[in-house]
Amino acid sequence: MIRTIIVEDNRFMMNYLRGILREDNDFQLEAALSDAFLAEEICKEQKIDLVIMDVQTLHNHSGLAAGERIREKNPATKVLIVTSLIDPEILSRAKAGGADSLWYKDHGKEDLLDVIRRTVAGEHVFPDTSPSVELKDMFSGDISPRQIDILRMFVKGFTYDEIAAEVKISKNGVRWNLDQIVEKGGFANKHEMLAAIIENKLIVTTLEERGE
Amino acid sequence: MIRTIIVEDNRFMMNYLRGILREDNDFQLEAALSDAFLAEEICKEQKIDLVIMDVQTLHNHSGLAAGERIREKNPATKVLIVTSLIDPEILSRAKAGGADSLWYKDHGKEDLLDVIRRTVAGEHVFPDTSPSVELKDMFSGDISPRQIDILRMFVKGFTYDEIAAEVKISKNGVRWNLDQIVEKGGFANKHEMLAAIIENKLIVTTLEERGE
DNA sequence: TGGGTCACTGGCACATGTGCTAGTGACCTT
DNA sequence: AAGGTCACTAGCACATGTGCCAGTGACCCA
Repeated sequence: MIRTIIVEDNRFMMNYLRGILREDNDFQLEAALSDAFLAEEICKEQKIDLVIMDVQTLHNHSGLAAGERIREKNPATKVLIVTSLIDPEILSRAKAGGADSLWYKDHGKEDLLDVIRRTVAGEHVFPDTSPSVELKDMFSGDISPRQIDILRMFVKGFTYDEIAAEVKISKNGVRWNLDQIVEKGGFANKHEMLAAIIENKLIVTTLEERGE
Repeated sequence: MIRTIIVEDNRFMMNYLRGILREDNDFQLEAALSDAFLAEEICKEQKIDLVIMDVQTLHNHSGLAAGERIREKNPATKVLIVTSLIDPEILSRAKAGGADSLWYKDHGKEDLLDVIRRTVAGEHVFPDTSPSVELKDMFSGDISPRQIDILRMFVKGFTYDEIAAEVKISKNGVRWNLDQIVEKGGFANKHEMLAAIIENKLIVTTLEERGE
């Protein structure tokens, strides 16, 4: 029995991870948390074999940092970092911080189980650095920094008025720019552009940024 | 010099592919098309070494079928299928249809160049079957088929009225269902849910379906 | 038989997005 | 100096989405 805890603040992802562990009888889920800091407490109190930890959790707590501290105090506990962001920086930070393994969440169920088993067996598993596509690669070169700002906010779900206030142009200026961007990218409409950008993970839409 | 044509109807992706080829002096781009059927004509008229072909192109033409025919008539021409959809079905169809290689478009620039070079050298390169995550895995089990239909249409960008007409309930019924779905998935709002679904490629948003 | 929940329907007020048109000042060209 | 393009601003009409609330018939449960 592998005593496991999952730390993941996106319930969507949490459901998925739990489902995968449930399919396999080797795992005993000791706790399912949404805050990395709480995981440290649990690891002090109980003997945990495996911590499956999101890169960033509730209250912006860093799963990488928490994982680092857990490993320091509990050398027998394995830490598997999971992330949806394919980012070389995260990969190198995870390696430097002594995480045992790292898994990109779009790599499929079987792959995760494989990574988990190898991690528990003492192996370190990291994906190949796959440098991600960049936003500007997708447009025919001529997209201005201001337009990138506007696009970023748009994809993250800000309204025209919010973007206008931030970029300090009028609402219609935002509209105009967005129309230009759609045209330059060769998209039929904003919806298609949005899907393409999110699908290619060119802009991270996870919500840590809306300072409300 | 590798005489190459690109067949891709999404200009976004086309820009990206052209950019990659431009960085390398070995390639001569003979044509950039958006319709797979036209590619067959070009391969008849010119000697082409490599066809980089999207799975589905303009007018719903199948890149897989076109690639198959091109290889039949021009055994010297290599066909590399590119796709954004991580789908075992596409993979097996590509293999069965005699495509030389297949590349998932989120696997990065360097990877693509590597796959291209190996393909031109006569190798066959296919990614590991990474079975994709399924929609229902993401919700706590209890999502009805009707709700999946509604969600599918919503993600593809249909309006409430359009969905209502299709599913044969009222506009407010659609709203109610969508709110339920957001709740069951543990999302803060529809925008967050949309991003998560597209990011995980749980629903394909490419537009071949809007029968207009 | 009455009560409660579920899966809606209907509607109002308001927010936000979209299509379109007209105008403006900065800057560039000839 | 005149004309044109660029990157907007302003505003109207309309479409679509959202928050909210009240109601209803089908079904289960006691």
